[in-house]
Order: sequence, then C-alpha cells, then structure tokens
Amino acid sequence: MTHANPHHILIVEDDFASRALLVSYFENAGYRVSEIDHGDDLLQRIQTEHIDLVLLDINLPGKDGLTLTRELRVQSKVGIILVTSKGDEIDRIVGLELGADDYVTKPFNPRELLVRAKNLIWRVTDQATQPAETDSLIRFEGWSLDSSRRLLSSPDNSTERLPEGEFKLLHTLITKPGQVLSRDQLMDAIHDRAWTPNDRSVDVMIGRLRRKLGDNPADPHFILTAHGAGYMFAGTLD
Amino acid sequence: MTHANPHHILIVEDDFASRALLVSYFENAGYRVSEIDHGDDLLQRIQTEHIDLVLLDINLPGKDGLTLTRELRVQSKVGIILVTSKGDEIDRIVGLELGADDYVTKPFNPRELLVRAKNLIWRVTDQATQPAETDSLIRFEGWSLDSSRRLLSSPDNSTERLPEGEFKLLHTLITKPGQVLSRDQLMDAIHDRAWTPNDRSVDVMIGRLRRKLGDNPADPHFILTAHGAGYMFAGTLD
DNA sequence: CAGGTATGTAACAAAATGTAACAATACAGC
DNA sequence: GCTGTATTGTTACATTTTGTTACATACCTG
Repeated sequence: MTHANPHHILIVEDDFASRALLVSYFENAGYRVSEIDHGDDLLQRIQTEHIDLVLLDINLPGKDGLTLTRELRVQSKVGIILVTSKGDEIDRIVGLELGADDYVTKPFNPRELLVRAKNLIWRVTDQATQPAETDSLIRFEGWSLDSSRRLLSSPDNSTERLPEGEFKLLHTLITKPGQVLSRDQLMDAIHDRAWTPNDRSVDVMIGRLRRKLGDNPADPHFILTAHGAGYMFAGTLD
Repeated sequence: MTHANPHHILIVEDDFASRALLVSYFENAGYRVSEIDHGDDLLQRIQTEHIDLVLLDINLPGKDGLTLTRELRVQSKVGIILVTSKGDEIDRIVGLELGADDYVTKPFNPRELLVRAKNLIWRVTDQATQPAETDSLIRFEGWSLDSSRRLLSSPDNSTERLPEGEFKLLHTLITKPGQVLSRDQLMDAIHDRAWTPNDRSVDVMIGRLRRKLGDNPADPHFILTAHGAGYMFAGTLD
C-alpha cells in the first residue's frame, strides 16, 4: 500500500545484509526509508530531516546504539527501536531505560517488526499535533506578542518590552490556549527547573503579567487560575 | 516526575497471584494502581476515569483480551500492554495488530516491564497535549457553561465564574447526561484521585453547585441524587 | 415505624492563591 | 572591579477555594 505522504524511517545498521533486509521490509510496506551504516551524524540528521522512526543497531562502529539512544532522547521524541543480535538481555533493558521505545532481536519476525513500527509511528505522529511555533507575532483580541523582541502591544497601541521570564511564561501559556499548565511545567519552561512546594515565584510572575494585560485577578479574562492545578490562557487567538 | 500526581495503571487479570504480583510491582514503583478480574466493564471505566495504561491479560473469562484491545483502541488512545502466559506467538502479534502497544510474557522480567510501562506512559501522556476542546459552550435549558473560561450563565443572563473543582464536577456530570456517576468517578474527574468512604467532599461540592444552579436539593431539577450510587445530570442539553 | 445507613449542609479548618513589600540577583555602563 | 537599574525571588498576610466535621434530614429494610 502506498501512502500519499509516507512516514519516514531511518535505518542505522552497519551490516549490509541486515540493513538490506530491513530496508526491503519497510519499503514493501510503503514507507519512505533512509539508511546509514554508522550513527556519527545521526543527531544532525534528526534535527534537519523529518524522521518518524529510527531503527538502531546496538553494535555499531563509532558511537554505539546505546550512546546514540541516550543522546537522541535528550533532544527528540522520535520513535526508537533497537536492533540487537545477541541475546544480551541486559543491554536491551538498558536500551529501554535510556529511552528506546522497543527492541527486536535478530532474527526477527517481519510481521511483528512491521506492526510494532506501525503502532509506534502512530503514537509518535499522533502527538505531533502541535501548533507551529515559528510565528514571531501572536495576536489575540487586539493584543499582540512579538516573540522576536518580546514586545507586548495592547489594543490602544501602547507597547512594552517584557522581561525574559514574563515573556517565556506568557508565551508558554499562549501557545497552549485552553490548556491548564502546572506550576512545574511553567517553571520548566521559564527556567528549565523543577517546581518545589512553597515556591511562589510563578504566582508572583502571573500577577505581574496580569497587571500588564489589564487582567483583574478576581475575574481574569486572559490568564485563569486552575485552583490546585496551575494556570491557563483563555484568550482567543486571531 | 513528582509523585504528587502519580500516573494511573489499570490491571485486568483474572488470576489472583499474577494480579497481586503486578499490583505490587507498580505500587512499589509509585504508580496509582487499580485492578479488576474481568474486562466486561473496561470500556466504561476507560471513559469515566483517567487511566494512562492498561495491563491486559489475554486469557480472561467473558470478553478476552484481544477483543477488548480492539474495542478499546477504537475509542481511546490509552496505553495497552498485553500479558500472555503461553508462548503463542500468533496471539501476541494479533494483539499488536489490533492496536496493543506491547506485550509481556509470563514469567516477566519486572525491570523490563517497569521500564516499558514507564516509556509508554511517557508517550501516552506526552501526546495529551490535546488541542482546545471544540465543545467549549454547552447549553441547557437557558443556561450555558463556557468550558474555555469556566463561566456559568443563567437564563436571566447573570454570569459567574466557577471555581476549578466545581467546574470540573459540573462538566463531568453534564457530558454524561442521564448517567449516574459514582463518587469515585467524580473524585477521579476532579482530582485524579480515588474516593474513600467517609469522604464527603463531593457531596459538599454538589451542594454548592446546586445552589448556583438554583436547584432545590429536596426536588432537584438538574443534579439528581442516586441514593447509594452517586449523582446524575438530568437537564436537557440544547 | 424503628433502626441503620446515606445524604444535605452549616460551620469551621485547612490549603492554595493574590500580591505588596522587600531582598537578592543579574547585568549594563563605567 | 564598582554603581545603578532592572529583573527575579522570598516572605508575610489577606483572600479564595477546598476539605472536614457534626448534626439534621431523608431513605431503605425489615
């Protein structure tokens, strides 16, 4: 079966025969397949190409598959299936613990491999329903937020520059409208840090933002409080 | 990941020993675990409770695990891991083809099971980045509930903002009109927590909601009491 | 209709949030 | 480095929301 927009699978395997076998399986199943025989520029490719699933041999020249798994997972949510040859159970579990979604052992059952790949791609691409973020100008109800300069303009055309923290906070909320974000998530977005109980810094910053947005905290229009949960942006994006 | 709000795993397994083993694994790992010994009301539970992952035995009395997998996948993106006892490879692949994310074979390696569950939950909850609801305005008999702003408007056009808990409670009831929801289900919807006997917080919150809806508890129009069972929304949705 | 159990809710207690005032920190320009 | 300014973090206390308790009332069963 051919897809109008097939999903893209990257096979990283140094053994020619194994690689050819994998490629033929997935091409016959209608996928777009790329192949490389080492993982040294894997991170680069993941960043610059759109890849849904990586089939990663554990035994590779240069960086091994486990190292690559860890590095990959830090910066990407791509699906990762490890390909192992020996029966080394520990390696495989370590692979999972480093963030791989699954592993298959050679010789593998092609039917099982295909269905696992298909299910995983469904999970990976399903979540990709995220709004594009490169919009440098976000408009809502007469207001606008210029992401490139952190400029907030009100409907009466006055403009002020938001501090880094307040900007990140507003930007995080505004890119997930209607969704409650926990203090932990907001902390993470602002400072790449976790939230601890008794930390009121998010609340204070929400208060500062509300004032700049003309929001009355007793009946806010833009930033709502979800008691016991976090905050939510409730404005309407243009 | 904080344990303040642990992820919720549902174990469906008829064999007591196996079930107890699984429960202990996941409880020790800090998850919130529920267990049932048959799958007949599994679909119902998935709809009314927040569940991140289902561990599903294939051999079950009543509906078997494969049937349940297919039915589940039609209406939910919940994580599904099949638990198989015998080495029947075909069954397992069929399970994957029906939409299960993974399977484990008894006797299973607890370390592997835990890390697979953890990775899958990461995928499942990560995608929970759902786009804003489309049903943001619910109307009933002159009243309306604006989900995006937590606003309740009465027929005489007065409007008030509901607190988070009351909003979630009303929203849960109103989206299942005519259906009795137990205190446990309501607790789960409000706080992602289980209900314990002697906990009257749901009742109190129902009382607060009734007052705001102008409902006389002795003869309520919107929120009916199902004695010994729970509560039910009885209004007519426009 | 007595007795046990479940629900309604007022009154109170506890927890979470809003925010002013201040302290600490970062950072630019010198 | 130093100084002044902008930004962020902390604390304390007012307020709001939620949870608990106690008792009145309602319901069910025999």
